[in-house]
Amino acid sequence: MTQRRAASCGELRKADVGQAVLIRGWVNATRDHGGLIFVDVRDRFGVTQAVFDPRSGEEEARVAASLRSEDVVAIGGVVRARPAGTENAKLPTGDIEIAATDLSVLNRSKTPPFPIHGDGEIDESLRLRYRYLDLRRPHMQRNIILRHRAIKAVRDHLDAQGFLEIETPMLIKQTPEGARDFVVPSRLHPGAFYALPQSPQLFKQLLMVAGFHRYFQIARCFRDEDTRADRQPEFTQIDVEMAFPTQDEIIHVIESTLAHMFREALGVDIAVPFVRLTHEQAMADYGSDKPDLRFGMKLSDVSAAFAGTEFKIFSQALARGDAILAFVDPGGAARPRREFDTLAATAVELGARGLGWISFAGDGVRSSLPKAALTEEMLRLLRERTGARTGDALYVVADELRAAQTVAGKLRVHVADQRGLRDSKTFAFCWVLDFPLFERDEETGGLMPAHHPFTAPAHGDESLSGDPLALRAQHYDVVLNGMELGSGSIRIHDPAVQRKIFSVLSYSDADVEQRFGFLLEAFAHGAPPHGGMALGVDRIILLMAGGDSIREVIAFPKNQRFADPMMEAPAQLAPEVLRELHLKTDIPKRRL
RNA sequence: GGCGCUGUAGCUCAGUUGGUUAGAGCGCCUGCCUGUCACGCAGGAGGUCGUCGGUUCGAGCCCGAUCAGCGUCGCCA
Repeated sequence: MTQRRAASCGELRKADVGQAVLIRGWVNATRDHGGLIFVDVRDRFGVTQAVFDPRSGEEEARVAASLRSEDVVAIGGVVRARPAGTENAKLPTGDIEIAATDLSVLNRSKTPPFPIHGDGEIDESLRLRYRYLDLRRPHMQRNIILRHRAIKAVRDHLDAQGFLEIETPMLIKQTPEGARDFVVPSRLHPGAFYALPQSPQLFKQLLMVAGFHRYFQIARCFRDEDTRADRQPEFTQIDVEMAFPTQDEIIHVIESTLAHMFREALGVDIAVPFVRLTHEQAMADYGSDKPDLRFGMKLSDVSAAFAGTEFKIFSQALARGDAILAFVDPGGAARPRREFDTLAATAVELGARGLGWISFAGDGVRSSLPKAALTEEMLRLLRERTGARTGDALYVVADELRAAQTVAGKLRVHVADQRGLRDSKTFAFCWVLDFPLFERDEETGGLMPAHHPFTAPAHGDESLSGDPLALRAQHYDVVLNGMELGSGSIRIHDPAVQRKIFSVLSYSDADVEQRFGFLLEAFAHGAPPHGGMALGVDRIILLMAGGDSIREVIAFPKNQRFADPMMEAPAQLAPEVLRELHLKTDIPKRRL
């Protein structure tokens, strides 16, 4: 038997002609010409055509004719150039083929429930049920390989920067605030439960106390909240922490890591440093703390332009101290009136009290505002403030400042979507800095941390005096194309400051001791100043891949109800297992 | 938990105003075919129209309920 080199299905070229090779993979397609039989063999590296000719192997040709999609085969033969005129320019291996002399069928496949080659739309629950087949499809192969490259780039880069990858436990203690936890019952401790980490936050801070100086982890995190297209009950973070950092040092590390990821995984050079915005500026200009900078359409405060307006809604708003904000829809004057009405309805759905629009058409100004309410002077001021030009439309909302910003920000993104300004191949990064330290909890009316309670106050605010809502934090977010990629902060390392934060948040002393006593104790043993960041891997890969659901970049995701339709998780436990765990279930009866 | 959209062949979908035997493309099966590459040609099989109930002489189509999937709001310190 001739010596054969094992080759992948993607590597053979003209230069390999004459070699005896063995390729193994899945049958992508067969073309049976009665005499000649072509078999396309696929593996993750590519597709190679094998040709069976009954004249050089009658039995092999007979078996080849029986091959079906997704059968697993090993084919031996000699690489030869395809006859002139039959090359396939669509395949990297399209200049050659394998003159097959040997064929082993390693495994037969049932007819697949959906086509494997090609990326046609298939019902997602079917894809998840047969995820191992779905993952064979080109789109998913690309995404999973992309993910590998991106994460490898993170490891390489952070390792080169002196970071150590350290694992932290998955079985930890529940912390009552934040998202709901997934819990794990303890057999050895009847009635007690572990919680799965929502993030390695406390452990990475303890690793800084432990003196590891620079830590990272590709960390799995768990949150028992309802899923969205960009959310899963378990997800992956690039978790980073540094001792003795300045905010700029952390920002630099994260920028260089992201740049390395995009270059190594995607071949895209992203510009560093990223644009920096304060939280206040982001809200004022874009109406969002995660602004999409791929397009302009900044918000303008046009309250002054409407001073003394006869338009009641606006005059009353101004009297209340509300803000009137506007942004330009470039070319929007070409819209038919019906579209403005639809936009107004959309704005209300997004939370607006209403939407005013002004269309600066070439043949005159049209508006939803009463004519009498729009003086020439007002129009002049509006155009001056917003930069609206003839041919543009202007959208105006009035509300309490934050509410007006938020709704205008959402509408801005909506209009940009309509205009096709959100190109998935453009990557517009930015930093949002100087977040508030606390926010008002809408439900309880109390204070809650804007980030988490370990975030250090801004320089000058350490005393926590004055209005808590006016305090700034050393908290920074990195944002890409309107999506928050990650959040970070300089942490508190002084136990006294940490206790003060807990007290502002109205945690009782007993509560603090019970929940965070170990952390405060650790801080009392020489905690270095430290800070870091966590980046959402799934979202980053999603944006790299240009998709719209993180399920597309996770090998085995859960569906919207947290279930895995393939292995049918979650599932009930056998009674003896429950007994061993000291558990009794109490399942509410379905209402009829 | 609320709301919206979807559910018809293995897959992707069409199905008119409620009216005879529910269609197409792909896939699958059989046969033919020696240069195809989503090969081609001929033939064939394949349906609980998500489920249950109602209206009607008659329901894939109308009504109600329900289940499932996706999206969205709540939620995500």
